[in-house]
Amino acid sequence: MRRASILRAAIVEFARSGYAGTSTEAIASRAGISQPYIFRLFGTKKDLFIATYDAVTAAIEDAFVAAADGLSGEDAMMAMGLAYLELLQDPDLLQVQLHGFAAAAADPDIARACQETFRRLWHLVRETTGVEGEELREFFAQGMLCSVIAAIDLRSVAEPWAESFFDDVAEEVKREALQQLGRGTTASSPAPASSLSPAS
Amino acid sequence: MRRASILRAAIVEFARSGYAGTSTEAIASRAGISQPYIFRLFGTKKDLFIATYDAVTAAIEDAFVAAADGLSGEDAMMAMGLAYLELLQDPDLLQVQLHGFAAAAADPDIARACQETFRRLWHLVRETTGVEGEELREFFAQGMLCSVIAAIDLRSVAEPWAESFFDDVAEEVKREALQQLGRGTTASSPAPASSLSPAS
DNA sequence: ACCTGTAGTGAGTGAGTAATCACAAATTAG
DNA sequence: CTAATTTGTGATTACTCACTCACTACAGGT
Repeated sequence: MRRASILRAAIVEFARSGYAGTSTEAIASRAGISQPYIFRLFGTKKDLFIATYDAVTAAIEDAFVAAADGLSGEDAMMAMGLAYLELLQDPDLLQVQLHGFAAAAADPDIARACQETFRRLWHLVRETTGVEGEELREFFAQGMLCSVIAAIDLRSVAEPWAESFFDDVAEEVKREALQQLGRGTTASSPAPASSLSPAS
Repeated sequence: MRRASILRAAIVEFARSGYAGTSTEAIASRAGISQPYIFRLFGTKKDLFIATYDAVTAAIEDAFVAAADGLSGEDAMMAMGLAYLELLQDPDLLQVQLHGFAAAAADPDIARACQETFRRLWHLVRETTGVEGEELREFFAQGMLCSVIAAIDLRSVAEPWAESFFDDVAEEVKREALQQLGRGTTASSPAPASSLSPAS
């Protein structure tokens, strides 16, 4: 389906340059189609962005659902934490999300889409883990911090404070998760994740 | 000084529309000067953005330093938490910061500026509070979450989950802070903060 | 009066960009 | 085979934007 391949290209381009900074031409040429066809299928650049953003949200949701499959309570929480770290292996999804948050300040339609993201993920995590209040919020807070750390490529900063920063995040989540789970998860995630960011 | 008034205007405009989405014309007309003069003083739109971003970082640092004046340990931590909430009363500063994080993905120069932000704030908080590791990271994580919540205007969502979401953040930080401090802070912050975002 | 430097701008330039439209090619239906 | 629908594009439009340049206004020094 052309629509899907455009969305794949849009994720990559929007992840890099954001809503305003990405041209429809860049997306079209990455998708291997002509630029007008984007408007045929999506109507408007903003509609395309929101569609892309929604696809990203759905993918994140899927990753969480898959990771927590068959688990509940603290086990599910840890599995979802691991899933978040795995998402950061290919940061495009979370990068698009971050760009959405930023762009929300200028556009109420985008803001609505972002609010919907939070609503869905909030309920998903809450209902699968049974966790509430402060601990639930902390899960999302750590997630936001991880996304920002990946966005500004803190990994490339070879200073002790920075290294301890993201090493802590990754190692601690993983250590806690593994000791909590104490067994193979029933989810399909093989969890070979060893760091926050893919290459370099 | 013209430079300062341009920076003030740039904070407002960049906060709303981000780096790519803001025109130098918009900044110039808000500052009440001609658009070419921006280039006279700052050379490049990117240089202006980075200068704006640095000014924002300095302002945030100042707010933290002022809030923690004369305090240390957990007291200082709580005072800085309060300072963060107060910054959110006028979200422009943190909005620019968020746009910087997002734009960092596409531009290494902006990424460097963002890394520098983290380095400075990290050391500042660490050295004033003496706090380290997980707790220190959690402070920043909560901050990122608050910035995002403000950016997507979660406050306008009149549903219980959303209300409990940011009410928790604000109320809990304040409650803990006030009970921790147990006295007037020596800082200049009058702390009348009662919510996350200024007007609806 | 006459330089010299500083603060500031009007008018443009060239490149890029979202969106449109008329049209072509391919696929499907009758 | 033909008509109709779907799938797709080249060419264009109207516009925005970062950045440049030649210029004015005005200050202080000599």
